[in-house]
Amino acid sequence: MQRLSVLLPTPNGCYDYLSTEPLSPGRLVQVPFGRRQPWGVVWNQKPDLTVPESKLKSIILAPDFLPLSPDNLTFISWVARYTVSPMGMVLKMALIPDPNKVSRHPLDFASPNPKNTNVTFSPAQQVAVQSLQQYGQNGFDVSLLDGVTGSGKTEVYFERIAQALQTPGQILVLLPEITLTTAWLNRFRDRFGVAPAVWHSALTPHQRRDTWRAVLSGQARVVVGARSALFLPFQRLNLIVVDEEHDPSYKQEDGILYQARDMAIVRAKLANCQIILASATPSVETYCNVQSGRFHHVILPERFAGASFPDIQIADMRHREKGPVRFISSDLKSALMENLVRKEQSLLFINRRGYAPLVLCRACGERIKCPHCSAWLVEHRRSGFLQCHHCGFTRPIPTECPTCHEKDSLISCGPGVERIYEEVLSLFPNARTEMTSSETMTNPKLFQALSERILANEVDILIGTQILAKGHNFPNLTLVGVIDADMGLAGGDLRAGERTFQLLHQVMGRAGRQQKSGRAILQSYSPDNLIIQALQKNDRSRFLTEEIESRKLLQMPPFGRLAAVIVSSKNQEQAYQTARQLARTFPVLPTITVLGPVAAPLAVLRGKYRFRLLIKSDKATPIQNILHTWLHQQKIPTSVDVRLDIDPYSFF
DNA sequence: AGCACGCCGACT
DNA sequence: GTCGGCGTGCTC
Repeated sequence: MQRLSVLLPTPNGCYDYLSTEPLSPGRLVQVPFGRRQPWGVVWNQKPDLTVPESKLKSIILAPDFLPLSPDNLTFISWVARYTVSPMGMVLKMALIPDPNKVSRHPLDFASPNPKNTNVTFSPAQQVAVQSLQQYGQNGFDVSLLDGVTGSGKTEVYFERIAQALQTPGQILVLLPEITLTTAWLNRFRDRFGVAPAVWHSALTPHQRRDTWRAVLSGQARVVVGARSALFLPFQRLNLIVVDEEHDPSYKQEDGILYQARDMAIVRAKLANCQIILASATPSVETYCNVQSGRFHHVILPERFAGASFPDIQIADMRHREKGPVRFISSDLKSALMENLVRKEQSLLFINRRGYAPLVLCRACGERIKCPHCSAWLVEHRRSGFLQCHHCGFTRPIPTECPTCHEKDSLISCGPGVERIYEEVLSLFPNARTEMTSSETMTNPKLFQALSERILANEVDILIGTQILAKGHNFPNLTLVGVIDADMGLAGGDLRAGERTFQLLHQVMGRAGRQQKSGRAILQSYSPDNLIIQALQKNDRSRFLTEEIESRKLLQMPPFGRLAAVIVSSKNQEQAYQTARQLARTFPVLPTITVLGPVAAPLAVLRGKYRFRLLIKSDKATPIQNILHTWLHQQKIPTSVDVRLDIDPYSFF
C-alpha cells in the first residue's frame, strides 16, 4: 500500500489516498470523498504526511487511460497561480463527468488528410506559409498572422496545419464561439477531407466524453474549439492556432477568469510548440509584442482579386433633422435608396438587441428597471416582453406605468435592431428586408438558410447585431451602415476604443469583399473622436500608435498590470464593509496603487450588491503572489463572495 | 464545490 | 406543529 496525492475538483485541492499499485502522476482515478465519488488526477507532489494514516481511504478505480501528460499538469498549476484561483477549480475545467462511461455509439475521429487539396496560393500567401513553416521549426514560437478580411489567412494556417499533420502530435485551433460555424467546419472538411474534432459548450454529454477521450488518447489529431478547448488533455501538442486573436470573447467572464489567447501562449510554451495568432485587427497587447520582437509578424497585405476596403463616410448626427424620431440619417437613407435602385445589397449594423434599450413613463418619469440588477429593462416588442440583458429577467410589456398607473404613458427610448427594422420597413416598404440577432438565429440551420437567400439575391436590406459581423462573403453586399458608431465608446473602460475599432472595422469589411466598390456610412455623434477618425481613414496603424502611446503614458496594460477585486453579497452593508476592509489591509507598496472601493457600474447584479477595487501595478511587481498572500490573510464572511480578476476586460 | 447539520422565522 | 432560509464545517 502506498500514499498518493490526488488533485480533486474542489477548492481545497489535493487529498491523500492509498493505492495497492504505484500510479504515476497524471493518472485518472476515482476516489471516495465524503459521500461522493469524484474523479481526480494523481498529482506530482509529495503526500501530506501530517494527515494520519487512519484517515486515508483507498482509490476506487484507476482505469487504463493514458495519464495526463506532464505539461497538462504544469498548465493547470500555472493557470491556477496566474489567475490566483484554487488548482482544483482549474482541474475542474480539464475534467468531464464519468470519463470511463462506455458510449453506445462511439464517435469516429478520422485523421484529417493534409494532401486533400489542389489549392494555389498568391505570392503573399506563399511567403507567409514559408515564414510560418520556418518559425515552426524550433519549438516554442509565437507569430502574428496579420491580414485583412479576405486576404486568405485561413488558407495559410490550414497549410501550416497540413504540414504539422505530417509529424506526430496534435493541433488545436481556438475560435471565438460565434465563429465556430458550419461554414468554417465545411471549409475545414473541404481542405482535409474529414471534419475536425470540435469542442464547444453545446456538445451533448456523449459527444463531450468521446471527444475528450479521443484527445487524451491522441486519436483526435486536430481539435477546433472555443476557449475551453484549451484545457483538453492533449498528449502532445504540435501547433496551436488562435483565430481572431483580438476577439474579446476569449476572456472568460465567469467561473475561473482567464484570457484564453494568453493562456494558449503559455500552453504552447509548455508544449514547446508553435502558436499562430491570426487577426485583421490585432489586439494592442499582441501588437506590442510584435513591436518588441517577442512575436514574429507575418503579413498578408493584399485582398484577393483586387477587392478593396469600402469608402467610408461619417454621417454627423449632431445636426439631426427636425420631425419624428428617426435613427437613419438622410445620408444613409439616400445611400440605401441608391443601392436598391442598383439592385445591390445593404447591411445595417446595430449592436443592440430588442426594440429599445429603455422604456420610460412620460407622466411620472419612471424608467422601468430590472428588480434584480441596476439596469434598465430592454423592450422586445416582437416577443412582447421587457427583458434584462444581465440576468434574463422578463416581464410582459405593461400597458400602463407600473409606478403611477397612467395609461398609455410609456415611451420607448433609443434604437435596437427591431426598431431599425421597423424604420426601414416604413422608409422602404417594397424592399426585401431581413432582421437577424442572436434571438432570431437560434440555430445554425437558420443562419445557413439566410446566407443562401442573401447569396441568391433574395434580400435587399439586412439588419442585424454582432452576429452579422463575421461569416460569409456576400459578393453583392456593397453598403454597410453603422447606426450608432459611438455606442461602444461610452463608459470609458480601458478597451472601449480598441473594441469599437475592431468590431466596426470588421463590420465595414463586409462591404469590401468584392470587385464592386463598397461603401460604408458611420453614423456618429462624435465625428472628431480619434477612433471614429481612424476608422474613417481606414488607418489601423494610427489607431494602434495612439492607443499604445496612451496606454504607455497611463501605465496601463500591457505596460502596467491591472487586477480587479469584486466583492459581492446579497447584503449591501456587508459587501461594502468587506470591500473597505480589503482596501484597508492591502499592503502599501511603492509600485502598487489601490483604487476604490467603488460600487460596480452595475451595482446590483442578480440580486447581489457589488463593489470593486482596482489594483494597478507596474510590470515587474509579482502581483499574483501579493494578492494571494493578502487574500489568504483575510477573514471574509461566508455570505460575501470575493473574486479576483487578473487582467480584467469587463469593468461591470 | 457539494453536502450535511443546525438553528430561527412564517405557513400548508 | 413542520418547511425552508442560509451560516458553519468537513471531505484524505
